Amino acid sequence: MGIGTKHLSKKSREQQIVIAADTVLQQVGVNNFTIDQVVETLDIAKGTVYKYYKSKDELLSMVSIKALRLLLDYFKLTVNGKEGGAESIKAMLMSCYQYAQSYPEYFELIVYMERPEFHSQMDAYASISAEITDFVKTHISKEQQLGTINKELKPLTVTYVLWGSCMGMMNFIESKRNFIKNVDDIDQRELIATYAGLLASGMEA
Amino acid sequence: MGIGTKHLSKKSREQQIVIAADTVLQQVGVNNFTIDQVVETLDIAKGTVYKYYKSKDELLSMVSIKALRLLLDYFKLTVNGKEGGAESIKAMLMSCYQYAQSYPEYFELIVYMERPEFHSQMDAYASISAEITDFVKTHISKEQQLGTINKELKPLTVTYVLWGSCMGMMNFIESKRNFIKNVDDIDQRELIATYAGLLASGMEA
Amino acid sequence: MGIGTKHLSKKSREQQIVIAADTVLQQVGVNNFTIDQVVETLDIAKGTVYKYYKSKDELLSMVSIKALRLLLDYFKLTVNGKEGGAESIKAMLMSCYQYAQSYPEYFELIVYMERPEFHSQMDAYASISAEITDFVKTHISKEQQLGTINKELKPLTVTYVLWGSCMGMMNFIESKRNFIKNVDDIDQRELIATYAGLLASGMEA
Amino acid sequence: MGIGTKHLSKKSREQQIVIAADTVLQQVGVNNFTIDQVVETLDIAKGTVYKYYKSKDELLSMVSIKALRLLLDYFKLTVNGKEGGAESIKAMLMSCYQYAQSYPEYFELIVYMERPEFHSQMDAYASISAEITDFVKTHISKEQQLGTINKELKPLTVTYVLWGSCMGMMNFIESKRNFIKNVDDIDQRELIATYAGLLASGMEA
DNA sequence: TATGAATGAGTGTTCATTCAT
DNA sequence: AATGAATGAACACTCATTCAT
Repeated sequence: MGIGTKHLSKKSREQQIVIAADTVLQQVGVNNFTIDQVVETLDIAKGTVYKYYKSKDELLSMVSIKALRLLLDYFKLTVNGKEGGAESIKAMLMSCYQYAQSYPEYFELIVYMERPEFHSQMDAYASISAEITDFVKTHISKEQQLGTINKELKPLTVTYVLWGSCMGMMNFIESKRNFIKNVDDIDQRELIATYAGLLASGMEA
Repeated sequence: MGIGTKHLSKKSREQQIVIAADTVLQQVGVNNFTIDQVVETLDIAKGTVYKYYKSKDELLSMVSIKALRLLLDYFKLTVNGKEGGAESIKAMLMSCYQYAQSYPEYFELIVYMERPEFHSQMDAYASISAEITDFVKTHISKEQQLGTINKELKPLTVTYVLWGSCMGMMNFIESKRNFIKNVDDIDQRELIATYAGLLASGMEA
Repeated sequence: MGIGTKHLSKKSREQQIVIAADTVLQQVGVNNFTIDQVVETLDIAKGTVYKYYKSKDELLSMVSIKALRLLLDYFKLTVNGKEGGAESIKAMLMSCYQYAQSYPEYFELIVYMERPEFHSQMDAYASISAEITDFVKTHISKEQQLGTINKELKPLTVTYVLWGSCMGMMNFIESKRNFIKNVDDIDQRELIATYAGLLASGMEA
Repeated sequence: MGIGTKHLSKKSREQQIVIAADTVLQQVGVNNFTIDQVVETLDIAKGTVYKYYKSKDELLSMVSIKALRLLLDYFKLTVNGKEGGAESIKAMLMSCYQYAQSYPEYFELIVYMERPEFHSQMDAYASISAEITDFVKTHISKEQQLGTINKELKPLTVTYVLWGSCMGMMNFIESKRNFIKNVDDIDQRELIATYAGLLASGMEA
């Protein structure tokens, strides 16, 4: 038993567990993530984890908040202070690619959280997810008012389109590493750039 | 042991097993699919299945061939005899949505087969997968020659963009059934139509 | 579920499992040993066994520690307080025979543990194994200093010779029970005595 | 189905199967040997193998005849035309080591055949085994008459001692590759030479 | 609040042997 | 004599979750 780790404040304990879960995630990925590893990392009892988080998935959803927050930062950095227009849409999609490359485990986690089989409520995840949605939606609205994006498009709809298709593209790139041999003819970056370009130009006013 | 099912011809048995696997798939989905269920469905010995298919995943890959072939049919039906242009691209994407709605378990299976973790060769899957890729690629080339699609786009690249992003959109729609409550504000059909429209118009010459 | 067996202390449980494994071993032998039998014997959950021992082989290695420790005791009893010389070497080899007769399952287990296919670390086994090696080596050195054993022989080398050849002899005796019918012409005891005598006299100073 | 392989004479078929079994053995070793592989190698039906050999082990015992015959050749080559005496005993043991190094799969097979668990009769194996026994026994008798080997030793007993202990030594060398780290301090050849030397000198008149 | 031992259903895979044709 | 499809028992190992202390 670790020294000095007993009886932390509720909040400290929560954070401690999430940080440990994050550590484990980075080491083994979502698909090999186990509560046992978290417990071993912290040297606390398994029951303690379940005191704070109802299930493994709820704990993972807490980690995914960090992941999504980081992604939101990527989006903000991409959009702020830059010229807007459809070009900014393309830039956001590219930054999503960059994110997936830099934090593959986080990306994998997000994919995991987005799976239909995910029955639980996962309010926390939903909340930050909504924040991202809002950010993108707002950005689109703004651009529409500036006249750079087609005003007939519903911002929320477009946001979902961007999110869904982008996740799919990232996933495709990952999986094709093993499957299609001649995928190398096409540079990953070129692929994602083409994707982003098509979507962006399709949105132009 | 069922009567009259012994000593089928090799081909019959192969088909029988794949059909049973398909049946099981429709009932429980990929993620709960087990060889035991297939065996129980047919009332044959487990070893028999492994005589014909080396592993669970190889068997699933045989089922996925049916799934992909069906999807290819959807694409062909959509494209043939219709006016072409970017409009035909949109139609293909919409037909993909239709497919995912009609055969959710098949769609789920395809997603499963596309996972990076899928190490095995799965030649059969790769083959039909390539067939679909070819079909789409050829269609795009044709349209480019007709002047309806931007000639600067590489057909293969675009094909991958369509496939990856489309899979992502289907996935998104599926997952949002459980997650975001207010996704209902947006009609699924509207969402996919917007996605397809954006991409298609982005590809116009 | 057995009553009163829940929540033993960690050490108790460990011992309990090893004892049960030992029991199973005595009943069916190494080659038919299964975790399921251990679990059934104790009426505990399978997972419990795997909480304490990473694998079937690790559990077996714990049992083999008992087996080897017992063998070491045989050696010690044989050597201590007796006249030394090459005669003591012969006595050790004979005691090894006695051991194999008295604990055939243990002997079989040791053979199992010595197999090249045994990849895992099995530190525990290696440790007690080394202890035996040391004991014999030390005994040989001592006798060499007393001038009863040929000083040109390397103690460690001789130890390995004794171990390897002795294991072979035990094995031979076991196997010939089934194979060569007329082995009975030769008394087992005579056989092992001859073996031990030859080796011992070969080692004399 | 291979062409021209149907309806061979009984003897030809028997030989053909044993040769195929030998081939498989060399490729995968006893522990991974399966009837399926033999059948695949020959492209004949499984049932055919069982027509000629009652069990997998009986087939293996036929292969082991080749293995033992080869070993007997090694012994004969070692003994014939050389100076005799205890020295020839040492030479035989060394040639056994050489054999195990040159034909590890054969050696492994012999070990397999010698296991106590081997219930079947395996007459064929017993027969060639007896031939080797006889050869060694005769050699020992001869040397005893020449006065180089202690006449009080029973030739058959000594033969068994040589066989059993030698098998054990070979086995030991194999297994220690993985287990005892410092076994490298001792050269394999030195180990076996020491063993052979001890036994041989113990037998001297 | 924290513990942590215990649970136990779940599953993919192997292969020697049989027997109806 | 040859076939070869079918058998089916066997087994190691996982891990999210619970609950008595």
